[in-house]
Amino acid sequence: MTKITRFAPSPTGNLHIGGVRTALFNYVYAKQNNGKFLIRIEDTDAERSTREFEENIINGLKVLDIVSDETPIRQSERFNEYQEKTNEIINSGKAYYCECSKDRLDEIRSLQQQQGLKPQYDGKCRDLNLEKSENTVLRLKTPQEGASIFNDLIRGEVIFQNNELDDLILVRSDGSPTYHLCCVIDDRLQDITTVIRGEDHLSNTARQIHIQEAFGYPRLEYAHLPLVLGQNKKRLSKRDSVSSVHDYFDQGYLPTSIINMLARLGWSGGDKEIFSIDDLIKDFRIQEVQKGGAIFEPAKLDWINTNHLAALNFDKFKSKILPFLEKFKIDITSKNNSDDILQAMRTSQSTLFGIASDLRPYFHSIDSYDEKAVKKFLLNSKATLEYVQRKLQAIETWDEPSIDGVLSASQLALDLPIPKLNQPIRIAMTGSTKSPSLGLTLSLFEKDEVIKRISAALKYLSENS
RNA sequence: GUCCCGUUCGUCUAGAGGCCUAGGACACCUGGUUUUCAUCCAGGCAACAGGGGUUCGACUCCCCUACGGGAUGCCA
Repeated sequence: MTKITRFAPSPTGNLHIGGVRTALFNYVYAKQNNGKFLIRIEDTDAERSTREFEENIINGLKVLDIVSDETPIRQSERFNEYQEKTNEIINSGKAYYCECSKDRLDEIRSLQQQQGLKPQYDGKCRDLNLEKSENTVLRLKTPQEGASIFNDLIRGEVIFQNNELDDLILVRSDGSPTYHLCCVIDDRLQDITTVIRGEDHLSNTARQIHIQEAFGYPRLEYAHLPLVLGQNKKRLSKRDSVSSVHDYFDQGYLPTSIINMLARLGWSGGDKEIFSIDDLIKDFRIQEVQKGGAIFEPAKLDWINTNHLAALNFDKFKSKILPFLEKFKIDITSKNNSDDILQAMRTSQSTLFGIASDLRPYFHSIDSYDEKAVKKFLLNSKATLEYVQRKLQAIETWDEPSIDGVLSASQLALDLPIPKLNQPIRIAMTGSTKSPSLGLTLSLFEKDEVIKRISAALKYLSENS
């Protein structure tokens, strides 16, 4: 059967990791069933919704290749539809106007809580047949007996006693429709078959079923995803340091890595750890997702990103790292062996940002040396640097084998442990003790540049010892 | 408080009554490769929340407790 799913964010914050996962599972489920994936902007909260957030969300998903099969609709632009449906439900007698003030509502709630009861509207206006006025809200006449039962693809049968749910508000006193109303109407109007959303909506499902029944709409298929938790075991929220997926993009995580990580969070298809969205469409089963919340661990993302980065062919890698090089003002056209440098350095770190950062010494002059490295290796290495500089200077064919030859000959001649010889040179060239093998590292520079940097290190030594 | 949902190594998970001496992955630790770093390879540490049942047998089924999360809005 063809499935139609939707991702229905409210644009009251940036697209965060949890939202991406919901969107992803909706997308994958639709694609597995020859269906459609839709994005619907639930911006009925005029106070908090912004176009900036809306763009952040849609663009973020686009980068991840999660694209709506139809132009996303905005609930704030569909008030006519809701109005029409609202009239329908009023005429059917399944909703009523309520004039209770917020103060009274607050009062009964705290009273109920004191008595150990579930706080809920007491139905004072339910049978008063009030007319609409400035201060009235429209409430649904929720069945007071019986239970609402639905089958959740992940959890199985879920039961809510109807007396646990109060008469929820469908239309606010300012005339605007609420989330629950719009959601049910749009799901119907868009022929949604399957609702995949966060666990925080579990009790909303019972409420929405009541609205569906008031309208005579058919039941939908539901799957409530466990929440993505932060290190504190609480759900990831906007308060967490890294909340927007865009932050992950900026740090140089590949979109494919983020998808991989999120899918693996709460689901596993055997022992396979590294996979693409196409693999997911092939292997993912919504029924297999874990029921408990999952803590998101950044270290695993690093490892996944390392793998996805390694799987890129060179041209692809190059195009991916380009924007990050720009951040460090690295111009790869400034050198004719840029590709060799990139190739040598592409595994240096687990993110594109990190790699780009490590690339700096190969394109810019060094402005400082790593302090620890200086103390451990550079100090007292004057004679070594001078000797090797002289030997390197004498090389006629500047390539890796010749350089390696000079380095090992020097090591023999000076009778030094290898690090004592190599590290000072490495520091002179890159500012730190980390780089590819020294012969390769040196061959990535022009001979003159190597001589110059060793001179600079010697100058530094004479000034600092 | 009340209702709902959940609970296997630090983390993500495998496990659908005997295949479990509980498997894999990340992280961590130890070696090896690499002249450093990263990569790679080998090995190691480490979990069924607790208590009752049911059963010849329970990580797997049932109940209770504990703990965690969610909901309880004229937010979505």
